[in-house]
Amino acid sequence: MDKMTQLPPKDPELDALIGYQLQMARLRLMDAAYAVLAPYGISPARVTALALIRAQPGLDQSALGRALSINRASAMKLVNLLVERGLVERRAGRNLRSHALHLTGEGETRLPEMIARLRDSEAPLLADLSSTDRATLLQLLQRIHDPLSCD
Amino acid sequence: MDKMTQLPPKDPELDALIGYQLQMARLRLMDAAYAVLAPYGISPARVTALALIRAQPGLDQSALGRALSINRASAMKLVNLLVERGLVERRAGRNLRSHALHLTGEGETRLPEMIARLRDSEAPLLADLSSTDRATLLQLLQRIHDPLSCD
DNA sequence: TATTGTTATACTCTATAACTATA
DNA sequence: TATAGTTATAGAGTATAACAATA
Repeated sequence: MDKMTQLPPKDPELDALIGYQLQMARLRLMDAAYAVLAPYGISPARVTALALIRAQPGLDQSALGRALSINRASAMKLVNLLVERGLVERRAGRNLRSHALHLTGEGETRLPEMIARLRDSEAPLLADLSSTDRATLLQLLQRIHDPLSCD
Repeated sequence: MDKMTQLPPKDPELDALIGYQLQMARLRLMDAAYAVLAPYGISPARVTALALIRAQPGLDQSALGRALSINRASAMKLVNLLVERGLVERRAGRNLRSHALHLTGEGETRLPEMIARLRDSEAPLLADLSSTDRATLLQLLQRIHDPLSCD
């Protein structure tokens, strides 16, 4: 029996959808990201949360949730996990019903390492792109998710 | 008490990661995609599966799974759902242990509608991009997930 | 031996809904 | 009234492991 090598199917209409290309590119990058973060036992999305907390120390859980496009209950679970890992702490907030989120010393130490690893993990996948291409890609993506930032 | 309007936090290191920008742009596009597909009771990923089956009729479940980067068991559940919806059918395959996947008549009718809706859903988010920008974005994304396609 | 389909089970992430406390 | 946190529960999507049938 001849094996009839099956190339992955391709559909021109599908290929023309930004959402599809975005998803496929993301799958590749995510695989690489999970691999380099394995030693930290943390997902790329968790690193995002840490970076947002660092960028705005004292943020409360609901605001973190909004920044990540997840709801309060999901933000709660996320923060619980980061606290368990010793990367984040809940301090007294600006009023009695909200917490102020801060990185712990451990979090401050680990976050730059994690981000460096993520950057490394992207490199092989971007090898074919010139640095101009990469800058263009970053800018175009940013203009989709954050239209205000096109100054 | 003054309300201290909280802008969403931004981290420069995070913003420089392609994976992060990809994820954020994808969130926006996905929200729009789910909204327009609601009448079909189907997710964007399911539309992808339908398009791949249309592109290569007779595909088996394992090959579909590989094209979607999911495993056999997950591909199984996906196909079950598409069959229940009357969009896909399992026909006799090229041997006795594999099925040949095909769109039903209903599937052939609905798929182009769904893709048209997805295309419409992207338009508002891409409004700020010129058609050159969109082509560039498509091409750059394609070069990440499918390096062979840069001809 | 390797591949395909199948089933059962479990994990991750997220959402909804309801409740408490505070603003 | 509206907001922040919390808890319990449920759903979607995926993975692993095991097995049967076929190549």
